[in-house]
Amino acid sequence: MNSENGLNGDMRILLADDHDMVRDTISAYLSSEGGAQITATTDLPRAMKELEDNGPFDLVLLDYNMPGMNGLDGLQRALKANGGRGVAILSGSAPTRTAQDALDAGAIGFIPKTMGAQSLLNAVRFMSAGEIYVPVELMREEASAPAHPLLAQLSPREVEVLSGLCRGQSNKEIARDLNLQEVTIKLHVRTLCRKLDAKNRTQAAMTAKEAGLF
Amino acid sequence: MNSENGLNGDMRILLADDHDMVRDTISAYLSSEGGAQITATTDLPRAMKELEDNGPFDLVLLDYNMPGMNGLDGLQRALKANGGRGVAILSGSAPTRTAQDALDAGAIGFIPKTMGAQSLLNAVRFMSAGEIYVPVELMREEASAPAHPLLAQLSPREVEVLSGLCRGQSNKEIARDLNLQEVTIKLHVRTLCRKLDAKNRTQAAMTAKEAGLF
DNA sequence: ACCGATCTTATACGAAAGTCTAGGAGACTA
DNA sequence: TAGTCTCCTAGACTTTCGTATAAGATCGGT
Repeated sequence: MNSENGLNGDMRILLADDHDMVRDTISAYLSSEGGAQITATTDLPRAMKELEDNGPFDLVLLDYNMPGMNGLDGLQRALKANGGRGVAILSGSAPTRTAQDALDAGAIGFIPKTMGAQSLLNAVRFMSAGEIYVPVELMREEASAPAHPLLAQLSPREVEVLSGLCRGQSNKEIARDLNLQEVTIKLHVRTLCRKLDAKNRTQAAMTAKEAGLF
Repeated sequence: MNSENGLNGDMRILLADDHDMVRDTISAYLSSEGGAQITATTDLPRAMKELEDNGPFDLVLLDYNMPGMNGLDGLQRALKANGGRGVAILSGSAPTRTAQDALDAGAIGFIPKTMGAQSLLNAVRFMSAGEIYVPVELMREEASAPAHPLLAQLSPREVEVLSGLCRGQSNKEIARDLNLQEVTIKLHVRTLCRKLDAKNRTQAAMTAKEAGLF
């Protein structure tokens, strides 16, 4: 209820999202209802510049799908640039795994865009105060409904190979990238097709794509 | 600036979107800044019920990806139920083609979620007054930007073959389904790969998938 | 020390994919 | 009526994929 605990008012927040609508509405809501001071940018490079020029923010919100982000790479950079204060990930489609990865990478929170405005405000207050925030639905999902039980039972190598499949690489190319022999890749592709219930590499790649793995 | 022209105040708007954040922020903005009276629902069935119970709205906003919508089917139903008044489509990813289809199907507008909040308000005012609204970027995109003009320049056969690719079918299977020879399918796959800038069938299928074609 | 799981490599072969050249049917100019 | 264009079809050929079988290496756990 007061400014000295950082939970209300005087929150300095940096928001980066390439969707104008999302950016405008979130910043409007957070500033009017939450009394926060919002700086909004459209991509990671501009966000990084803001971080350099205008010092650390109480909280940085980064869209996961956004120019310059590529994966959690942008998160790492923003974390370094924000001097120990929190950086959270915004995501439209919310795969549980990505959330977990983001937290592992040091994110202070993971906000799916399916979250209500009021909940968002609460989450932002939490995170501005240094608390880690993840919506409970995501955590429940982890335990109960494995969004795609498939992924869980893939070995690390298989995931790497599957990644190659989704990029349309040939067995030879994948082998080169992973420093393996082509035959080995064939083996992995075969087991992947079994596990993903696919007839061939293309179907496996499509399944992975639909599961939102890549 | 007054209520009798329907451009300000007293706008009765029905908003249906399964994303809580989108729903909350849009309705908050439209009601506070635009002075509109918003009714918000989470899916098509509830929106239909609102239309039946609380008569026609000045404008109905429907999320394109939403429980009960399946494609433009929900649009048709909402149009019938709203007694001649406008129904517009909201969409997160905005493929130009979908916008065109929506307008052909009788939508009074097409709103990509990449639109800014102020633009949204203006668009809503337009549409509430009975004017058709489509963001200019979409119309320009039709002519210039290669977002995915790809599909447009595929022959009917090529689209059929691409569909098979996305289901992981072999050339032989596709040929059987289309009553063609396997060699012919190979030719189509080759030209498809050229047009989609893909190295092989898998990459072509992934590209099509990402474009949301299947 | 044993077992089982995972990852690795090898050889070999049939099936499918991908590339080439070449020709035919239809449509739209002129 | 020839010209040209796009779409479709065909046969022959090379490369890649998919499968089977076998076997060595590493690691963690009973």
